[in-house]
Amino acid sequence: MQKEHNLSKNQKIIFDLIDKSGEPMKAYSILFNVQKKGIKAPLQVYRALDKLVEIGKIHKIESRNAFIACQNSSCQVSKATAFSICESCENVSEISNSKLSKYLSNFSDDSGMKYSKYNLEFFGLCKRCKSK
Amino acid sequence: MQKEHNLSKNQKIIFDLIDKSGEPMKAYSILFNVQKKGIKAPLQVYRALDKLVEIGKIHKIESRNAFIACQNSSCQVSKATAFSICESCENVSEISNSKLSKYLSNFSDDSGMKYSKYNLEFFGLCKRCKSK
DNA sequence: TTATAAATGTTATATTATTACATAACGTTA
DNA sequence: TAACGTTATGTAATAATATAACATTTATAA
Repeated sequence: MQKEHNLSKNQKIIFDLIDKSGEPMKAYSILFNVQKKGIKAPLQVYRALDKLVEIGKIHKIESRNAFIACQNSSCQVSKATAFSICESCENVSEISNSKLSKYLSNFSDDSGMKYSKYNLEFFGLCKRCKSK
Repeated sequence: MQKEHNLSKNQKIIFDLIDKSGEPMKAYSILFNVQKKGIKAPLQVYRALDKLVEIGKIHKIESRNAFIACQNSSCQVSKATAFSICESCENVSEISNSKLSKYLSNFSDDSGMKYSKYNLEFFGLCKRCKSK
């Protein structure tokens, strides 16, 4: 069961922008795009991004300092994320593979550490770029 | 077989510092620490870091913007990296688990994408922090 | 030795992210 | 509804991370 989060005004503006773009967006590009809606300062953007990440509506692509809308409807929380990133065209997509997520969520080693979260980024060339 | 890389002067200074510290170091902290050795500008640090990452002597912890020496002697290149990160004390260690690396190196999905590299970061509480 | 690539030095600047402080809106419950 | 705590907002300043551009030097190898 998925908790319904009522997004605040700024959160909604910023989520809609990222969601519509369909690709990773950088914070200052988001800022530029929402200035006409009254969001003027970086902090307003970062606060909304923090909250959206926290509730799992978006994810941060760490290697790119960019944010993408969650493409996985059943993903409440950003606890287990995996992405494929094309190093040529920079296309990013979320991997939802239940075997992979099961494998990683259950992973443990001899360090005695309990893993509660992971983020995985795969790199390579996408179909289109490979065939060039 | 491991290729021997002859590090340049700056690369050696910076690698030695990171290696001795045994923990992730941030670029500007590195800069501060090597100023007495004549390295004065951020770019000098970033160039050495780039090279060291490229040849696999260090890895970047993407979620922390920090760099750690490779703890795995057989790791020539940063193609397949996995780390465990304690969210309380920020201790980071490299996971070298052949099952895991085999699983991820061979991972493929239906996207038609050929993955040549990955980076995985696990988060949780380390033994010490858990018992507090 | 010569030419080519790799590394260095230096200045300036771009990009990403947070601190600090003040105010407003929202949700609960007395 | 009044009072309270929590969450969100607004604004300015600044900190932290990273790169561009250009000149020069050092190492490598043909």
